[in-house]
Amino acid sequence: MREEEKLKKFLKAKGLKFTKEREDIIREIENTEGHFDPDGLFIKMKNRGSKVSRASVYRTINLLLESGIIDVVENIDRHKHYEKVKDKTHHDHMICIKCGKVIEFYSPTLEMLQQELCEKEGFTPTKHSLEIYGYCKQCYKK
Amino acid sequence: MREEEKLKKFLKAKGLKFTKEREDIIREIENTEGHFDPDGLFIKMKNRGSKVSRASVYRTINLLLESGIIDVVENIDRHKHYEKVKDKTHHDHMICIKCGKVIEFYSPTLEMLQQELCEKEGFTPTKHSLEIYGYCKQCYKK
DNA sequence: TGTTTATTGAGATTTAGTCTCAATTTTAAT
DNA sequence: ATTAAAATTGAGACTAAATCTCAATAAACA
Ligand SMILES: [Mn+2]
Ligand SMILES: [Mn+2]
Ligand SMILES: [Zn+2]
Ligand SMILES: [Zn+2]
Repeated sequence: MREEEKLKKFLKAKGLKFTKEREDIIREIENTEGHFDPDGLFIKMKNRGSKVSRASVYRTINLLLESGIIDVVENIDRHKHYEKVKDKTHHDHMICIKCGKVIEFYSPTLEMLQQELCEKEGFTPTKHSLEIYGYCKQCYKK
Repeated sequence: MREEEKLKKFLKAKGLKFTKEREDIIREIENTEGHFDPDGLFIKMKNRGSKVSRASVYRTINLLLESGIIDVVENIDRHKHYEKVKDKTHHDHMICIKCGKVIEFYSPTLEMLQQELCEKEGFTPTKHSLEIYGYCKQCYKK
């Protein structure tokens, strides 16, 4: 299902409205590859002529987050970065502290191991975030 | 080695000075158990009569971070929380999204697995942060 | 179509964190 | 102990992300 459909469904279930602005924003996000941040999204939309407000961008991003359509990736500088959850399987990140490059990876073994560790603690996980910081191949050479 | 000694060493190596204020702050942190945030620390010190400034608290926390004496734990609300690295081995966190309880855990298998995954990507890790969100035993029952 | 209720934008507000700069303190060398 | 050089301090200004306010507007649905 497209993100737009998911959002409509989510809004309806909560008695909220699918507005022109929310449509505009979800479509922009659908056309965005990789990671993004709210203000960057807002600027991009503004530049291509959208009249949507910064407040609405922030508000809509919070709805998308709540509905599981997007997810927080990391905190850079002092603001959050997001990515679409999409049909992507869940994955984690390696982040180069030199050039900022992000490597996405997924390991079933790692996921299973986490599940086991949670069981041992009587903890019921709903989601997790693993970020490994270090140097990518290129940056390590130098 | 005590945190204060580590800080002195770190400062000396960088040609920086061990001031009364830094001493005051590192001692407050030495006497703090668990997680803490800069402003909370500042208020606590102020209340017990310290004349240290908010700016110095933030500045010193950045030095402690750089020297590896403390580490970022998580972002709550919109500000960072830290903890002492101390003689504790490295560990990760399970965080209850209901009551806020934090379970610390360490798994050598998990650490090793991460190392392997990094090698596969040609990535040289320096540190990582794994946070598992979900419900603790008590909160899950309800 | 009309009524209800949620949403919008503009700008104010909040807040974590950083920056500025003159005055002060530390440090190491005399 | 004096001194000079360099780092640090505190007060408050500043920055920037994110949220809030509220009157005007638009969506939803009968
Ligand atoms: Mn990603
Ligand atoms: Mn901890
Ligand atoms: Zn790199
Ligand atoms: Zn709990």
